[in-house]
Amino acid sequence: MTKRTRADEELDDFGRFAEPALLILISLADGPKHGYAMTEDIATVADVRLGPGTLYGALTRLESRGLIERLDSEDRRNPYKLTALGERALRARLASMQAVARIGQRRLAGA
Amino acid sequence: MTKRTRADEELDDFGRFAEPALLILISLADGPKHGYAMTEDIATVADVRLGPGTLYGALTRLESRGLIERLDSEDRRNPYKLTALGERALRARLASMQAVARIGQRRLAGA
DNA sequence: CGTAGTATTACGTCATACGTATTACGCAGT
DNA sequence: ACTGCGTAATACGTATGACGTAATACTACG
Repeated sequence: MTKRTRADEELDDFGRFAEPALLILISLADGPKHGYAMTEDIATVADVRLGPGTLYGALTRLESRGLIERLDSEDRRNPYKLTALGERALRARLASMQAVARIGQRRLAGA
Repeated sequence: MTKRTRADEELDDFGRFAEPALLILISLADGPKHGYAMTEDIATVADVRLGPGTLYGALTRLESRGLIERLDSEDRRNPYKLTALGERALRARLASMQAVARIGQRRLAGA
């Protein structure tokens, strides 16, 4: 269960943003999903629970930017899928994230 | 020179945030620096130019959270250094960033 | 038939990113 | 000496977007 201490919480508290948009794109990289399913998926893989306000807000913005696309469905669920642009954007973003992370780690290790 | 096309710009444009706070911590991981020096350092390593509003705003917030510390100086420059907490926070953050990036890339590759 | 889980919409607020303008200092060149 | 440029920081303003909370509705289960 590894109880989280106060200090632990402060650690990832800087930069208040869990970057919902990124997490959503990653979730959709696995295949089309509707909102609620993304929440669950993201909670599983990234240990971050996006509230509805965060989730659906980000979905709307991503759609209007053409990074994701709404599929039509029979029931009340709204599935989305990654567009080609979204996939490229995600790829680029992940690459630059890794580059930055690597630089940071090298520096922490004491270059 | 590799001219950036419109599409290129759109690529990393989602998620308006370059995460200045993170970049600042990374910059300080290299050793104490004053604001302007960070701007230059960050521009070099991450290819992101933080405007003064972004930079000094983020610095103030990071200081009030105890992640960085202001050193005193003779001249008009304000040098900062990473605190122990800041270092741990950065380490944690970079690790989780890498984890997320790896998951995303695995998915994009088509698991 | 009420309660719990699924799924979304519709607010509101607040942090913070980011732009722009302004100030000020020191130094090189003319 | 003044001009201009690079350094360095402050002080605004705006607005995007993260995040919380509440409300809605449908389904299924006992």
